[in-house]
Amino acid sequence: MGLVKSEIFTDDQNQIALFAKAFGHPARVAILQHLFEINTCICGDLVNEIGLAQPTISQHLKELKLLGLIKGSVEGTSVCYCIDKENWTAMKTIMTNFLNQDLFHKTDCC
Amino acid sequence: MGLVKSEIFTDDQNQIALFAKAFGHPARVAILQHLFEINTCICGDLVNEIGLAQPTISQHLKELKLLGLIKGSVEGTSVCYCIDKENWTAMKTIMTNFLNQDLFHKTDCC
DNA sequence: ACTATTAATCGTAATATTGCAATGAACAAA
DNA sequence: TTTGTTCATTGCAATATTACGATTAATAGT
Repeated sequence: MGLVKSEIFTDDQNQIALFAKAFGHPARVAILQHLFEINTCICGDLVNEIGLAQPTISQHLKELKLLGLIKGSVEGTSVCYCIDKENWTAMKTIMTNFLNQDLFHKTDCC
Repeated sequence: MGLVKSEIFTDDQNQIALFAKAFGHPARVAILQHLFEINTCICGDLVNEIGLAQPTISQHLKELKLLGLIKGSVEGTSVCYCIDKENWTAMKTIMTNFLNQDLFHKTDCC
């Protein structure tokens, strides 16, 4: 085991879980916050900003990139990473819908 | 390793990551959605609703309870689990702030 | 060409998570 | 008190995640 049974859940549920998992590590939260703060960014910046080794940061960036939340373009010897605004907005719609479930609801039962 | 270095991150970053991790599994997403759908709920319901074994569901419920997102009260032989609306709202504030970072921002760099 | 710089990849150790069978605890009904 | 029901806990196997040293790849500057 240790293997998530994705087959038994809906696409919506799996997608929410995938995005949430990306935010489920403080390093990735910090990376995204930093990318929002300064518009342009390179990996080296992040290694200094956050206290993790360069391969570790690189790995976290890879995951965020795979999900489409950030994009990176090579600039000489460094890489410019930044938020993919369009995909971020799409993700926000999905996550916000999930978080706002309580609005369509009445009272507590217990 | 395999151990998150929480010390090097802010409380805010760690808290966001903790909530996100809870939503980072489709079973927990499904459980929360189901609890919202029907106001009252017992664990047995969830075992039928979701296709996982009873101990597995129980474990996921425990995590959600530990975070304060749900609460459970014993009712005879069954347990009534439901959303903790107050804590859900508090969590929503934190997560929504994180998701809305893009609103305080201008243009793409790349 | 040589060197320095920057970031990705590989390999690996440590820890965490997921899932379930087996068992236990609490209570209701007979 | 015995039996059945419901959920929690324990223990364990399989897999995933995190972190980093070592190395590689790519390019810039000399």
